[in-house]
Amino acid sequence: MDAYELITRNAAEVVTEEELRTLADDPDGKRAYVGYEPSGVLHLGHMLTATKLIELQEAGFEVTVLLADVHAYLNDKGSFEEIRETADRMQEQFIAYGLDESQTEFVLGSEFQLDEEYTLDLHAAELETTLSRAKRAMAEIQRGDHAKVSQMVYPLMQALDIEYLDVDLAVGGLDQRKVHMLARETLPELDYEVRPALHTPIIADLDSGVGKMASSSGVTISMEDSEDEIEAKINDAYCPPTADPDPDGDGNERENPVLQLYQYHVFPRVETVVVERPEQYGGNLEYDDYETLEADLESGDLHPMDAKSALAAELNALIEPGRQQLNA
RNA sequence: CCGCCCUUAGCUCAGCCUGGUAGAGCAGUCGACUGUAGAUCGACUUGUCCCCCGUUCAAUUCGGGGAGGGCGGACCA
Repeated sequence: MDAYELITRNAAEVVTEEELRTLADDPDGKRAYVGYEPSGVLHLGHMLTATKLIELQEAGFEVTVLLADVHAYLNDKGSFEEIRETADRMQEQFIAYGLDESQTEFVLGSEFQLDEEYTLDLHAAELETTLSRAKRAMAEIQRGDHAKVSQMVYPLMQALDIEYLDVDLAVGGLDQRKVHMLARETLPELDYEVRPALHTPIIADLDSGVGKMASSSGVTISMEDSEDEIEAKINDAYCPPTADPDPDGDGNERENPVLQLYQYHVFPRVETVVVERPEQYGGNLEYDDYETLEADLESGDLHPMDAKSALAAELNALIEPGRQQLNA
């Protein structure tokens, strides 16, 4: 697998392909970052971008994880004190999940976002941005129906972070794309350089396959879950025997979240998946890549129930180090 | 600063005018059917009715006060 392929593997979107190819030509020492609002316990959403960071490290990138305490504060996630406490725990869990400690720099947003120069740049960015544009950028991120002024500042700070952390690539889930597009427009206004962005897919809601697996509502899987809980959640997941389910009764597009978890969480981290299966149904199966597993589910050679139990085992193995760290 | 509206189940809301401790849809739980889930049937659960004071035999309901949220107006020398 060449560098470009590794870097863009499983990406939902890359902006722009040309800019990323340039980075891939000489990835050593290039810098990438993801920002997270500290939430204490890592869930699959965090782990999806973390997996991408691990792949970037394999490609030679230096990785910065922004523990965005100021952003969390602006998004009404609690007091600074509370937020910083959870940031510490989160950092430990990222390392437990597999981010290489020697190649990863953890930065607290408040370490630089309150500096005078940053603040003046922020005001400059505010001057360049209409309220409706900022609101649009925040639509996927904000909590609550009614946007606060703090939430209008939030995406502008993300734009500045790209400059102030001196990164070559901004990484995030697809829900960050409007913020990154705003950043690409805003940075040049302040005479800063535009950086490319890479977006990971968003895993569908486990129960329905519709929309995104939200941590706030519905079922999510985190390092806090016990093995039994994960088994139960995966077993309850929506899983028709196809990768491309029909829309639901309301015409909403549906995905197969079980396959998505294999594709985006398991196979990037695991060489071979063994599906244990009773002799009655044909005995064990082994998969070296996602495509074969998907094809077997599609053809009926792999029953969803067997796919689920193997998935639960794989997820449990991936989460185990973090779980131990959490219980330490 | 002024005015209006909202606050009831996890969510969206009805009920209040004409007081008797509450209902729908969705969600959820459990069964049946599928070797998973979903779909489809069948059953079931859910509440400090925002807080305080008052009237009353009795207040979610009426009156007063307060808190939180939303919307608008005014001011623009």
